[in-house]
Amino acid sequence: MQTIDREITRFQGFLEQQGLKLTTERKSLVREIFATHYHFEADELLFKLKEKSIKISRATIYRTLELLVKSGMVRRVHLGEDHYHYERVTKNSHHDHLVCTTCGSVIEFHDSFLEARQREICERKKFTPTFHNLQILGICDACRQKGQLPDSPDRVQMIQLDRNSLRK
Amino acid sequence: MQTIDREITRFQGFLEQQGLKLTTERKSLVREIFATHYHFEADELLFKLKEKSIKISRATIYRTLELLVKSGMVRRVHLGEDHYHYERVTKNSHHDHLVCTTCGSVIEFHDSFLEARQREICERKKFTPTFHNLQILGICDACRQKGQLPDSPDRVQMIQLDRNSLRK
DNA sequence: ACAGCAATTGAGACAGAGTCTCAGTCTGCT
DNA sequence: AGCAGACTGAGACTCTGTCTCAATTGCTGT
Repeated sequence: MQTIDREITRFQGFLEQQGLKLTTERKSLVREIFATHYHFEADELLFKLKEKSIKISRATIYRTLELLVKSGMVRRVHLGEDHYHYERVTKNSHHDHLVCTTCGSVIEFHDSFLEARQREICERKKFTPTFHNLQILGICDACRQKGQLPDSPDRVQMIQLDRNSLRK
Repeated sequence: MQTIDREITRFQGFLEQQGLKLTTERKSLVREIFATHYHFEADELLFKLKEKSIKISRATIYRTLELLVKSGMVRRVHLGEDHYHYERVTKNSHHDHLVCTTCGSVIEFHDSFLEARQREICERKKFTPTFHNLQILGICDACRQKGQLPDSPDRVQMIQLDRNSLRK
């Protein structure tokens, strides 16, 4: 609980610094995000808050998410779907994702070896990196044991397409 | 030129195998893609073809792109924007991307060291990888020399947001 | 050449995520 | 109290992508 208050204070600090205000709506949203969700989607927040009878419009959610991203407390990521996902940023929390194309589950990992190698590559290309985004798509252990065959690399994207149409 | 014909033949092979037909529209699209574009967006193709007075509908473009992805000749990637990008797949062409958040330019690279390390990580997590997607966002050499300051890691996403609004 | 038939096409409706506008509200300040 | 600027919700709007459906194309066998 006090963790959440700390996050709210942190956000308030950012807002004040920008001459902005910490409103009830913004507070509710930060509370919702930092209480339970690790990865989430904008729509999901809208739904969860409506469930709790907290009134907040879609526009405000998007506006506040933008502020949270600007403040560095939240990150916007792609997880292989056709819309954004967001995730909380906590200290030293940088990580990448393994995304199961069968069940959709997400495994996080961090590897300083990978990070270091990426820095080397950037140096060689005279590129100044600021952020990166790595998803590895495949089949998780549970799904493989249930008999999912690993698909050939060229065909994963087909699955992605199929999953997209399944969502309807 | 003959390279393009080879690609068309390749696509035709895939289509026949699936009991599908190589139509005029599909041929035009493959020609457009393999003639000039390396990374491209669906809308861009629509525009370019209209410019050349080649009539082809949006639906057909998306349908054909789906087939090209299924055939393994084209790959669908995220480059840090809110819609898909596509890229041609040529033999052994797997690579990742450095994306400049200032000018939007894309540098490709391939590093077998990174690839190997990723395989190790997957093994450790009992994850069967099939495909991955890595973008490193930052500032390219040209932009840095023009005086662009490298932004602090936490702020890149803000730039992404700003670029999105610029598109209007 | 022609009938039959499945694949294909374009137009336009539709869907979902995200953005923008605008009028009304809130808040802090003098 | 009055002002100014930040904030909000409702809903219109945009954009990418998908779907439907009637009309068309192009094989295939005769």
